[in-house]
Amino acid sequence: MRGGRVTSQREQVLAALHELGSAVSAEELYEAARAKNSAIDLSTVYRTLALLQELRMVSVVEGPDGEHRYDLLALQVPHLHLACQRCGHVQGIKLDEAAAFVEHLRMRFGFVVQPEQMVVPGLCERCAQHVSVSQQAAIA
Amino acid sequence: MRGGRVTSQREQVLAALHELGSAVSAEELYEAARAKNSAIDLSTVYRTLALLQELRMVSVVEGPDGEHRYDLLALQVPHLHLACQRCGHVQGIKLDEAAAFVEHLRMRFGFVVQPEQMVVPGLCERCAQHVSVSQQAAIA
DNA sequence: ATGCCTGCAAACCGTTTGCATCCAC
DNA sequence: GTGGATGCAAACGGTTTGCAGGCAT
Repeated sequence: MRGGRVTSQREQVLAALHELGSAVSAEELYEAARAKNSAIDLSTVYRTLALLQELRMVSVVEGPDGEHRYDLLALQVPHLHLACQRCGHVQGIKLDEAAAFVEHLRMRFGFVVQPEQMVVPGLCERCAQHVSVSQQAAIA
Repeated sequence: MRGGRVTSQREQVLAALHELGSAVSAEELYEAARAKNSAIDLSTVYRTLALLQELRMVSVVEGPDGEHRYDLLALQVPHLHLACQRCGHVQGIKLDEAAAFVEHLRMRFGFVVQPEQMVVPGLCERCAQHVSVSQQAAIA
C-alpha cells in the first residue's frame, strides 16, 4: 500500500472505520479495535488517522463537543453533517443539499465553502419536537 | 444587574467584548483586560463568559482551531460566521444569507438549524486566490 | 455579616510528541 | 539489517474545577 507499512494496527483502524460507519471519534475507533482482541494504543489510532487523511482516505469534521470525527471516504459519497445540539446525533446529507448555499456565498462574498468540513448545528427532527417553544426562543 | 454582583472583572470582560468586536477568544479577552491595567484571571474570564451565556448576552461559536469565540449579542445583529481554514479569519454575515438553506433543511429533513451557532468552513476571498488549483482539488 | 466572586493551582479532555523498542520490508 | 511503526508516558492547549480568601451587597 502506498503510504507506509501494512501493520495489524492500521488494518484494525480501517476495519473499525468500515464497521462503525459515519462520523466516528478516535476514542470509538480505539475502543472498537481493542474490543476486537487486538492491542493498540490511542496515539497509534491518531497517527493512523493522520496518515489516512494525507492519503485522502478519510475526512474529518469537528463535532459539536469539539472532538474530531472521521469518515472513511471510500465508504460513502462526500457529504456534510447535521449535528443535533441536544442528543448529539450526527446525520450525513448529500452535498447537493447545500449546493445553492455554497454558490450563494461564493457569489456574494467570494468565500469558497468546503462543505465536507461543514457541521450544521441545530435540532434533529425528534429533538425539535421535544424542545418547548420557550426554550427554542431562548436558544435563538 | 440580574445574574450576580457587579465586579470590576466583569465590567472589564464586558468592555473588552465591546471593544474587540466579533468572534473574540477567551484568551484575547484576557489579554485585553489585563493590558488595560486591570488584574484578572483567565478562569474568571471563562466564568464570566459562562454567566453571560446564561443571561443570553453573548453567543459562542467554535472556531476552526477548536477554540471558542464569543460575540456580544447586544452589540450586533444575530449573524453566522464564515471561517477561513487557511488564515483563520472569521467573518460575520447576516442570517438572511442562510435563510434559504435553513428553510431547505427544515423542509427536507425536519432539521431545525441554529444558524447563530453555525461556522461555515472554507477559504476567504484572499486565500482562495492564493491556494493553487491542485491544492483546491486535493482538499475537495 | 453573608455568601457570591475571585485568584491560584491542579485537574480535565482530546490530541500530539519524544523516545526506546519492535517488526515489516 | 534498517527505517518506519508502535507503545508508553509525558506535554500540550483550551477549558473547568476545588479551595481558601476577599469584597459587593
